[in-house]
Amino acid sequence: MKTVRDVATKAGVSVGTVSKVLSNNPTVKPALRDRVLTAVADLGYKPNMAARALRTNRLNILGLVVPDISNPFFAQLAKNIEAEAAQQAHMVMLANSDDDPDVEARQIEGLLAQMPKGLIVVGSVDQSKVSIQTEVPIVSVDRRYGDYKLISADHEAGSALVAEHLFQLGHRRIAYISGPQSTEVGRLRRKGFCDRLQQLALADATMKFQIVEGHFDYASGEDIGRRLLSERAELRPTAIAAASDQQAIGALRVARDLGIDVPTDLSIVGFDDITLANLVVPRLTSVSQNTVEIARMAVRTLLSEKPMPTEDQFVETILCARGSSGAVAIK
Amino acid sequence: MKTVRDVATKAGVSVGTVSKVLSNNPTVKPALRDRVLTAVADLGYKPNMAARALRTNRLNILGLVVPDISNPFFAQLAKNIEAEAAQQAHMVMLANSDDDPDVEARQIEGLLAQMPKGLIVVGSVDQSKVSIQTEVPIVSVDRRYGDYKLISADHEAGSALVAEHLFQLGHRRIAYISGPQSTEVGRLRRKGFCDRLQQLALADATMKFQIVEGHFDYASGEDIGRRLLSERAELRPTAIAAASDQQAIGALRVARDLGIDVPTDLSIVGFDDITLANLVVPRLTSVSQNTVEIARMAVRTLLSEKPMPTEDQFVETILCARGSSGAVAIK
DNA sequence: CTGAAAGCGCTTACAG
DNA sequence: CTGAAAGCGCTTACAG
Repeated sequence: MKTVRDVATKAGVSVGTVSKVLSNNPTVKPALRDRVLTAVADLGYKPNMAARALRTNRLNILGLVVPDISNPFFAQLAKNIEAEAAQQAHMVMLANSDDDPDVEARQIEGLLAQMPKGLIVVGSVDQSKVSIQTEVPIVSVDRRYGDYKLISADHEAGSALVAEHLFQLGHRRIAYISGPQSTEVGRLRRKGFCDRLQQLALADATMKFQIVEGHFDYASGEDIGRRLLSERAELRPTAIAAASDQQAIGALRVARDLGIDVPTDLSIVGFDDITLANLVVPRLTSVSQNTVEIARMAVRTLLSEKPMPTEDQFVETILCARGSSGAVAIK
Repeated sequence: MKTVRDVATKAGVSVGTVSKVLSNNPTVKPALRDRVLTAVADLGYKPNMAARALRTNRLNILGLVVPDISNPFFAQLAKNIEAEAAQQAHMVMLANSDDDPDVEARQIEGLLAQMPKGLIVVGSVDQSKVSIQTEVPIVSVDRRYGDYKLISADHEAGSALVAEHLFQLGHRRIAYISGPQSTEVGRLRRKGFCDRLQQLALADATMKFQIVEGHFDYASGEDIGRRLLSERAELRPTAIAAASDQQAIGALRVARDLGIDVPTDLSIVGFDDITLANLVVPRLTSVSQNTVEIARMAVRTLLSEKPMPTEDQFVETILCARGSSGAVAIK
């Protein structure tokens, strides 16, 4: 392995000068600079990151902790974070917390020991407790970790988009399948939907609206969907909005089982825009989180010279209208 | 940050002794050892990885390069690799090659600069060229990278299991939708299926077998499935085996469109056991890769003291028989 | 504008 | 069995 010494010898300068050239220190004369750069290229010199880290107390590394990388949403996030970090010449260390706060704490310690420039944490549980103490900058993404500032999709505004979408399609009997109200995401999505719908429907006496709380999974969507759709056609909802795509897809199946045509007799809308949303028949209308933008914000926040933000940051969502939602049937 | 010096002072020993205790060097007397350990605990001392790396030329890090972490299979693999590495007190640096050999080369350089103990590479393209030179041990996983030894599922044996499964269910008119024969995986899966079927059917004059080459995606499965199933019931295949779950699911859809009942009138089998395989109706019979074992092998191979293996290693696959395959209808 | 030197925190022969 | 010392490759005041 080549070192700064080798480069210095070859270029006929001191190691200090080589170091200055490498760090783009402008006090080096162009002539010398070129000589050094040539030597670097000739020798195929690669700086030793460990030595650099030992001096500077920081490696060109970002740590990322997610509950489970095999969850497609977190995988998508990880991919975009890695891409953004790579653009800024940083590598990403990945750790899974397995949804366990203890594992999470250990993983964070392990990451911190590598002296990263910053840490991105998707909280393992709602607002996990934090025991670590560090000056390494940390941001929470998607789910808050401790008291660290959060960067996430604007769940509330996204759900409001769904409410508008359904209202504008003429639906007046609407059901909302919420997520667990013990989770921040579950609460925010529900609030966004309800608030907006209430605003819109204030003057409309024909409006019928019901909420059923569930889990975020397929089974929950099937259960609740079956209950909602077992009523007579004149009474049951003409539209179901769900807090997750899984729930929505569960409801979609039940509708098919019951012979209720989507979207003619029933509109269904999900949230998250998972890959599957685009593969079911009919394709599912859903709200897409802009993971590219979330990732970019997180990386830039950590790598910028500016002080850490003092407020949470929310990224706009996009409503992807597809085949599963349509205008209410005219009677 | 505490250093070995602090620990040494507190324990009343030299830094060398502290270092020896930390590296479990058995030449330290138990009494001293305990004093050092106590001091470590009291001070909350954490070794500086960069300093250690500078001396030993190796960090407790494993590098992982995948084409695309948002591909569920690679995400699963990454998760298991991270878990196994964590067990051995190593962190994982993740990089995406984006299926581009140039990006791949750059990512590998970046990873190597961090002085990892080893590199796990899922090749970006079939047998990508290698320009890098390093003594860091490298293994290919799933798709070969350069000439490095491969650890992967036994695609051939897995496909043979499918052939047996269908034959034993009594199928004698069988179609195989292959993957691109330009890819190693495509070739191996096809070979495994054909060879085994030929063995089984040698004595059976009623056997009718056809192969159609396609891509690994849904569209390909739909296209080819439609062609295969457009014949009269007495002539068309009673079973379709596909080289991927996507193809199989595409065929499943076509069968539903054509009013052909699965599995009564047609059996369909996929490969890979993706999450979706368990979500379609009926659930898809498929071959599951043991990513836990693949991950374990890869990590252990890199971290073991033993010299790198000189042969490729294949991990057994499992046939998951589900609703989409059944005994051939008795006429 | 350039160079010589100190030192980051650790490990490892080596001497005792 | 333990300690003193050298040195890994780099960066950064400091002197010139």
